[in-house]
Amino acid sequence: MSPRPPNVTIKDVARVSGVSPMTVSRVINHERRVRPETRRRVEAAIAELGYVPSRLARGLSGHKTGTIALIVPDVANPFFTLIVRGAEDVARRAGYRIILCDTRSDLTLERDVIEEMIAHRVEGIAIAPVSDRSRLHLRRLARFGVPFVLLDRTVSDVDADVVLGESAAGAKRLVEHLIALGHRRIGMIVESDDVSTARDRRRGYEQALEHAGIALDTELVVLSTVDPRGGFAGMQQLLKAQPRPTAVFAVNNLVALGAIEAVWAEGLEVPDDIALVCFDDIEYASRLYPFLTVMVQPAETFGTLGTQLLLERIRGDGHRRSRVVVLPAEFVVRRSCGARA
Amino acid sequence: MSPRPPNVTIKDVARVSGVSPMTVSRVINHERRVRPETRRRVEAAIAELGYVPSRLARGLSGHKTGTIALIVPDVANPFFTLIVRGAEDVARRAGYRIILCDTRSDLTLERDVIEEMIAHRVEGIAIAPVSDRSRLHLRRLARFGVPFVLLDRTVSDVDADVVLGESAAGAKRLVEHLIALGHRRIGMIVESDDVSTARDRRRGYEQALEHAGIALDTELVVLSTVDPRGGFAGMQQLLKAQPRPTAVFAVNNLVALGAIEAVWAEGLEVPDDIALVCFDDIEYASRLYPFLTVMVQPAETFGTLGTQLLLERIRGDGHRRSRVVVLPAEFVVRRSCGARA
DNA sequence: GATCTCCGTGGTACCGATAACACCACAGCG
DNA sequence: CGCTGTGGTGTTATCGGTACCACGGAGATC
Repeated sequence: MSPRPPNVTIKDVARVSGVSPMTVSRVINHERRVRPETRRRVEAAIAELGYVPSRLARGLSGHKTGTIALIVPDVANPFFTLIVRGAEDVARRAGYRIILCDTRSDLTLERDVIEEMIAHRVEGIAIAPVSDRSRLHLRRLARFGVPFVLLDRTVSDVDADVVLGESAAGAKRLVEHLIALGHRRIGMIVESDDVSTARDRRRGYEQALEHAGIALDTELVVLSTVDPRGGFAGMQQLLKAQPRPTAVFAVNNLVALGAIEAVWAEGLEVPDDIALVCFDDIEYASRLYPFLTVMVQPAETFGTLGTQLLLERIRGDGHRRSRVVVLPAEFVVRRSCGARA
Repeated sequence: MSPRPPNVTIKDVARVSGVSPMTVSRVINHERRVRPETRRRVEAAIAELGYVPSRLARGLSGHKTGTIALIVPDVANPFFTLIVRGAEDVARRAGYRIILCDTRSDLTLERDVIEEMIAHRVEGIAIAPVSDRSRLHLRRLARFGVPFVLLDRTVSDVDADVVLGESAAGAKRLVEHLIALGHRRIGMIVESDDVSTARDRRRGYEQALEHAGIALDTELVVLSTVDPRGGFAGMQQLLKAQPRPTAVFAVNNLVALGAIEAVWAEGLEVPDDIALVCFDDIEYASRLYPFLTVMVQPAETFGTLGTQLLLERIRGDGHRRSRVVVLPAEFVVRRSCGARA
């Protein structure tokens, strides 16, 4: 009933069980070299005192904190949410805990949290970086010898394991589909080129147009932030183009959502007036209402696989060349593209 | 370019700047009692060496780790996802970091992660507990003097700050709405009674029926897990009841999703054959397709407010009586209930 | 002029564990 | 019988900081 029980330490356990702290340490670390009888006495003392070894202290002396950081631009984006779940799961099974950081796509915030994670002495970092400009922070990690993996996005001139989706090929596929449906004026809503996925998807878009002999109209490529608000503004802008595009490729699901709202706000309809395709499914929405034609990425796998790669690095399979894993995306035709499916 | 730069410590900084470690400590903690000139020298050395103080060491001596744990049953449930985002935000602004744990609604896992969090010496825990049977773990926290707050769910006989929704009143409201639409046979899909929200919502359901003079038919209350799969099975069972219910109240959005799929699987329609209402919105789904009639809870606020309460406790505004905060829910009528809106 | 006070700084112990080494007892071996 | 090996245990130093106390000197107070 004491309000703040003074922490019971390894020494207390040692005293009660009549051995040295070192022996207690051996017991809690499951080392062999302990007489069964001694082990029993120590375990009894541990139970009696309710002793829980401090990871802090262990971390200090052993340089193993048992924590890794997971840094994402927006937890509430369903794509990243699933990454979080996958990463947490793999980390836990491996005896690691996750420190979660949401950068809100803010480069400054990202710099700060990375600094914080260095201070926390996390053993590694899995990060979906804000953009190529994350390069500086990541370099800093390298200097500190903190292993890290990149999720979903590469960063130019940064050497690390990375788990990617098929951005270019996927985008090409989506746009080819629109072209096959007869569209010629196809817009794209995309974020700034210093995000690798944006860059790659844009490239896929351009390739598809080129292969079809459609001239690129820069008026039809608009930049936005990667959220419904950005999608809304982006679509508003596209709708002003002359002549209006008949189809639009949104860089991801949240952008698509905003884009649809903008279409509605003009009194128009998807797909009748504007066909729409995008990356990333919204699982719970699609179950209820299978509407968006999308490239579905295996989001959770980005998290599980990325974390596995990270753990390997941490375990010191160290200086191998860095790996690039590309996860296949699945093309799912639904109604938003206007196909008769 | 050294692969693992030997950690630079406070002593290195001290040596380079020609002062004692203690003085360096004062500088990094922004204590007043340092001559400006000295401070500058130390800061120069810090910059030159790229020194980042170890939170581990600080935690060990100062008993402040700067971390709090956030424990939820399922990160990918949009309700909890938003809680996570809210908590992370408030924690970060207060200089704390979040260790995220997903218990998958597994009591044993919950026990383990709580034990882990004690070992990590987190300064506090915000937890959406699995059920009343979480009581034992929580008691253990209390014994260790680790402050904690409960999110979304109370636990009987556990004393702590808690942030709740209007489960009973909200449920009553939803069911009254169904009754007002003329329904008399109203089913409910709910999880086990040892989860406080389930208990409360069930109570609200029963009250609404009673006030309307409708006899409770226990055949119409089915238990399930809180996910689409459970909702699917639950609805399947309800559809077998004789006579079939004409309306169903699902305990939350994920259950509702599964329930709808079960209705479709029978070749029936929502709301024509079965009207449906539930708790918790799915933001991204509702924007695209406003279908579910729900009680919308301010999910993110559960996280922000809960974390604020926790931080207050940590700061030692300690022995005040524990607080119960009830967050209002908003009733949103859409199509799934069959109202002409 | 003596005492008090506060400033700026250093010395030492300690937070709670582990690594590295030392030590003792006893077994096996030539 | 002396030597090596190894099982079981303790000692000491250390991980990287901070709390606490001490100390010299400048200015204030009486």
